[in-house]
Amino acid sequence: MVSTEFCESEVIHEEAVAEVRGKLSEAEEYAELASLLKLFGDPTRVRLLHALELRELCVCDLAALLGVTKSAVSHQLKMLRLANLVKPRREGQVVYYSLADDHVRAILEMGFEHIRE
Amino acid sequence: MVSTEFCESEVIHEEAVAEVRGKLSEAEEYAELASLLKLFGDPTRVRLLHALELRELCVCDLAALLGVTKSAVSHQLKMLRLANLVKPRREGQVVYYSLADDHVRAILEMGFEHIRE
DNA sequence: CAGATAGTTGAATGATTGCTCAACTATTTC
DNA sequence: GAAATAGTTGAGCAATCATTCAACTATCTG
Repeated sequence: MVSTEFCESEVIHEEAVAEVRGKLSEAEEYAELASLLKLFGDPTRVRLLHALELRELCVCDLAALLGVTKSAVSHQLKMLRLANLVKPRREGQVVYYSLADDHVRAILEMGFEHIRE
Repeated sequence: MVSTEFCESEVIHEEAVAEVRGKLSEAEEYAELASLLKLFGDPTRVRLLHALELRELCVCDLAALLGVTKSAVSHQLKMLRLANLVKPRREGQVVYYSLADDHVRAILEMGFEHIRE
């Protein structure tokens, strides 16, 4: 007996669905993955990340570089920080940000490769 | 003379900003990159992509697998198709989808690695 | 050609999102 | 301690987004 709730017919390829279902992760993990990758889906954030890939920079410099307010930059950096994509380093009044690990580089690189094809 | 439009003070590290500005791509390319990577920022789409990473599947099977309507799946597949992330193959009434290239695999892999740390 | 099924599409809607503004904290300097 | 500057934060708002619904196309079968 196959579900007809979301598909008007029976599932067409029952064995294929069963095979893939057994290999998929839990829905919760995809939610977490999507929350992470969503952060790469905004022009301001990818510019921030790409800039930080080149060099450690402070909030004020990032704002000037991107042509947006410090507030906007700070809001975005907070999201990136909570996702462990960037890390802050305070020096007096100035907070410097840099990439937290190399996954950012790899993801941006794959993205660039794809759109340049 | 340094812009004070977006930063209350002068830019703090003028040389750093100049250096990075010279290496950044054009704003347009970041917009395109963000549009692409945005597609990885939805739980339904990452589940679709991960399923297709495992095996070619038709719309009806994908709907059953994810527990959503064929309409929802079709809408998402259209976005993924327009971004050249998946490709369709029609066989009679049935349309099979598969990954268009290996960038999807790489991006999902980096994402999984990051959240599993 | 008629009926059935797979898939697509456009409009509508409720939810999410990114920015702005204003107020706030933190640190340095005088 | 007061003033100045770097940065953060929460509320509010306009824009974007993911789903649903209903109507549609395409293909196969009798």
